[in-house]
Amino acid sequence: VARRAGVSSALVSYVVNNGPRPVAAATRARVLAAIAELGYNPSAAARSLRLRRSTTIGLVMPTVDVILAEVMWGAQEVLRQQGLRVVQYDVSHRVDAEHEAAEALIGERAEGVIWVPSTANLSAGRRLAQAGIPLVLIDPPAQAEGFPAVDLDNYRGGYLATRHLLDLGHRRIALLNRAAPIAFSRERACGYRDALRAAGAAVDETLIVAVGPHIQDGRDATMALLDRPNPPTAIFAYADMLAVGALRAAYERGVAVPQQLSVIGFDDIAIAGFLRPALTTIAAPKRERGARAAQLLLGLESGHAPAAVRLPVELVVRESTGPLGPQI
Amino acid sequence: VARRAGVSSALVSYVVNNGPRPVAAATRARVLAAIAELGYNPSAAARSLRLRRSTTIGLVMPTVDVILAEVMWGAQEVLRQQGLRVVQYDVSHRVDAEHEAAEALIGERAEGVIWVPSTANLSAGRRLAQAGIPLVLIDPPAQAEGFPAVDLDNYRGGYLATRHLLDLGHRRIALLNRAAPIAFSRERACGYRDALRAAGAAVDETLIVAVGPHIQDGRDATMALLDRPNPPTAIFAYADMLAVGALRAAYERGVAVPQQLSVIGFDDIAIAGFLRPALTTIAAPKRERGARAAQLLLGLESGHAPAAVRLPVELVVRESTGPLGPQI
DNA sequence: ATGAAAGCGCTAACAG
DNA sequence: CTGTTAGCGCTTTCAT
Repeated sequence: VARRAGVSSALVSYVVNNGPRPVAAATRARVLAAIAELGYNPSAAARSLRLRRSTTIGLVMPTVDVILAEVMWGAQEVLRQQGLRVVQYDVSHRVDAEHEAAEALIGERAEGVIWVPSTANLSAGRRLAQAGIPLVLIDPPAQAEGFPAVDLDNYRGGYLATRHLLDLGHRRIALLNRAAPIAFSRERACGYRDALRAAGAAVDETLIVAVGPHIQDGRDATMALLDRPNPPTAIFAYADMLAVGALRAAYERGVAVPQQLSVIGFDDIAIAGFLRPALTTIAAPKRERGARAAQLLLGLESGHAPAAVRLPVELVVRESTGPLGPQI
Repeated sequence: VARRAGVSSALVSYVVNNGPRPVAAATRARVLAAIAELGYNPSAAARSLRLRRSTTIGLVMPTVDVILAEVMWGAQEVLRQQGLRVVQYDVSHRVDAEHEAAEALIGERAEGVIWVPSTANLSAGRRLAQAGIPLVLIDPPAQAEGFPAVDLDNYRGGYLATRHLLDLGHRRIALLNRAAPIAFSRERACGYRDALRAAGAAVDETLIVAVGPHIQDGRDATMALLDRPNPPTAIFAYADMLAVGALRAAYERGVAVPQQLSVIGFDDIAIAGFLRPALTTIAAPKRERGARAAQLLLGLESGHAPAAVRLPVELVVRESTGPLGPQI
């Protein structure tokens, strides 16, 4: 392209990437001038064809919610800093869309993929691995099958949340648990049970209810719990979105929070804490989760052994100024 | 690649894209078998090198917040359905990052770009246009410079919001207005002023305050307003995030909502309405905004004339069960 | 209905 | 230090 510009040929290449070979200052200047003149911009396609690599990283996630947007932001930042191109795939919780994304990324000769699986079905991940594409999971299902992964200390989160409620004097503590067989919800449930046992409280399995991921699911499940003859006095929801739904249900039923019902969530939605100071939560790093996944991926490429990263969580009891009535 | 698989050569090409030339059923079957056997997956790079086009669409946005994530989701869905690859660029409100994204997209030979400008600086857009890449703006600055764009009927939104507050009997209505010279905030302010004038109310320019986009900015600005000797009785915030901040300020100052202070926002954050039934808002289509931008872009490529799309907005008064005290 | 071959823009190996 | 050249995997003429 810019060859006819100056007088030279492919040492344009050496100029644009400060090539593996030095270029004489005079020639370099001529090339640079030509580039500026023609508004030249190297073709990423040709480059990746030649190099057999693409500088593309795939980000595959089940949906874009408040949490995941943060997580992915953390990953993007690290990746872009390395000059990598980031392509997002929102697969809308559909396994077939995961496969489409995988094929696209293989065709792309992606350098790596960060994947938040939406189900326990890892077949798309296996396909990627078999195509030789490094893969890092975030929040993996129970059997991660040896894939490197980043997740949270969910057991501890469940334990801390439940113990906090026990410390407040609660004994009938309901658990809103994710229906899907995702490892994190199982682990959170284990922490919940162990905390109860450690306090000498009975584990009432009827207080563990499986719910979907939406705010409305949290509301509906809480409504049903409150309508029971012997309702719980506290609720531990596996996600903050559900905790918000629970608050809404309390509001609709005229149940005072936290006097009649304590609610605790997981993974801190910023706006919820802002609106509802009483909403205690288990806080977990979000941007860092993405960033660590990205770093793990970069580490893999430089030949490191596959590893797992488990990030710590923390109980956050928000300041609650004055008593909170049934109003929201 | 798969040539040696069957016996043929480049009619693999004709098979994979139902090529411009017909292929005999028998040969086709052999090729398909070979493809399956070798797990072949065509190289996107080679394809776009040859075709001199890339099936890549860029999505450039200042940040990923709740609103924008929805807008972009709408765009992605339309684009992916067309078999286009979508690359997101979060430029973190930095103009230089916009330029980086533009250069990357030019190198990519992107088929088109959907761009949410973060400032009134359209230079990165001009660079794209000059490189022959079709461009659609979302929420453009005042002078859109002839770029096709999708935005909202902001004037009407501002008018409706203000009239609603006037109808409730308010006369001292503050406006939290975006500091940056974005067209939408200016238009909303116009609607605000006109509604006041139409109702015969005075426009008090001291009640119009410039604020940043964050929840904390809304809180701080509202705090300052409430601390004035003659505080407003109502607040119209140019974004729902700020309205949430305003609610928080009311809570901290012990001001009852809506008895002592009415708050109205813009562009409906789902979770806010869920938590805070009293929060009235001007609702605007989000996914549709993205989808329309994508459609506009696709229309451009098939030679349509550049156009502007203006989407309608709507006043949403949420059911507010019972009186709301100062508590949140 | 199919093969052969050229060439997209780039980089790496090979001369000068 | 600089110029030439081959070839990445695909699509597309041109020739069979």
